[in-house]
Amino acid sequence: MSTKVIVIVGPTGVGKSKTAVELALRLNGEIISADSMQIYKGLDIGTAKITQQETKGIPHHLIDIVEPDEQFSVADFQRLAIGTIREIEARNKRPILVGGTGLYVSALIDPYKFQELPVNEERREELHQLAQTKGNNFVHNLLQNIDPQLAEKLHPNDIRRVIRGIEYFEATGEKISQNNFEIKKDKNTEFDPIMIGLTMDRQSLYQRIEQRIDKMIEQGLVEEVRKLVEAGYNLELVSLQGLGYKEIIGYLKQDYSLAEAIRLLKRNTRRFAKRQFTWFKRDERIKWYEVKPSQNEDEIVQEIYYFIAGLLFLS
RNA sequence: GGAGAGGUUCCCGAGUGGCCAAAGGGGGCAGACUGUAAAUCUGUUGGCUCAGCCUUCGAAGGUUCGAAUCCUUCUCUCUCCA
Repeated sequence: MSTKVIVIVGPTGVGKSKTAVELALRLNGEIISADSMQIYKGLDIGTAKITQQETKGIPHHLIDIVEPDEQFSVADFQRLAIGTIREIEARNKRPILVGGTGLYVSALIDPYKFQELPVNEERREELHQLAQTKGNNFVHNLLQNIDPQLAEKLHPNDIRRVIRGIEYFEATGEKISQNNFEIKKDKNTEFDPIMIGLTMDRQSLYQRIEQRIDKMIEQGLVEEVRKLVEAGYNLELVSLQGLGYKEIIGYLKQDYSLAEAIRLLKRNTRRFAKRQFTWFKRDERIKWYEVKPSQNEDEIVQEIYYFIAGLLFLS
């Protein structure tokens, strides 16, 4: 029997973390973060990482698990998260997956197959070179020959995915498009997700996002970033491309003023939230709850709790 | 008061008689998403009964088969001189 996993998704700033804690308290749960930036140590304020106090004693997993300069990918996440869920189960606790990184969530609840072998960096580099010299269309044509369905869907400029498609085929002899087909066909993996989506009207959400960013600045985001820069980390690191980091780095490098950095950060975060909406919107398994800014927060938690409890205990 | 520069679609900014509903950028909106995913990529951005039509380039007139582009007046902004 597949494990029931509660999954809470939604755009940044909508209140996932808090809601998850409240649900965990009621459901004897432990939380697994599906967040591609909170995995990094030292990136606290900018990633809106939950504080010790805010956890209310609920264990949180997959936060602060790598250094900012360590490689980490969705494949690592998949592996670690599966292991974590197993451990939580063994403790007779309820796993609750919470996060805004759509791909990470998908990697757990959809049958994404990541290869056992690590990525072939050389081959990838080679293909990138090819794109440089002969153009994106040339590489896209290569994909066209081996996985036409995938090529059909990808724009030639979407070079990363085009290359990934080629790479995948070369390493496994299978087509990504075939695997995608399987994902659509049988959605069940070893986990049976109960998916809750938190949403909010655009205007209110954007307002909340901006307020949260102002607060991050007050809490010392600039200092946090300065520390990372002074620690000598390569500024091109994936971790430092996160929202709040790349913008403040620009300010510290004196490319623009702090006010401009904040403006960019707000804009980029709004865009990010929109992309999260786009990602989650298409997942029909999600049961959506609209958070109203004026609403008593307990109310919605209670509502969600009843819904989940119904599925867990009455089935 | 005098001389000059200029007012372009949400913003900035090209465009100097037809190929202009108007380049490019910004911003907005929408979408995609398998090892960088808070990343990356794409589309769209006057209106409509949408292969056509209507309204738009400060305003009003005029020239012309035809104007954002030429002429006149008005109006506003900026720079310089007084």
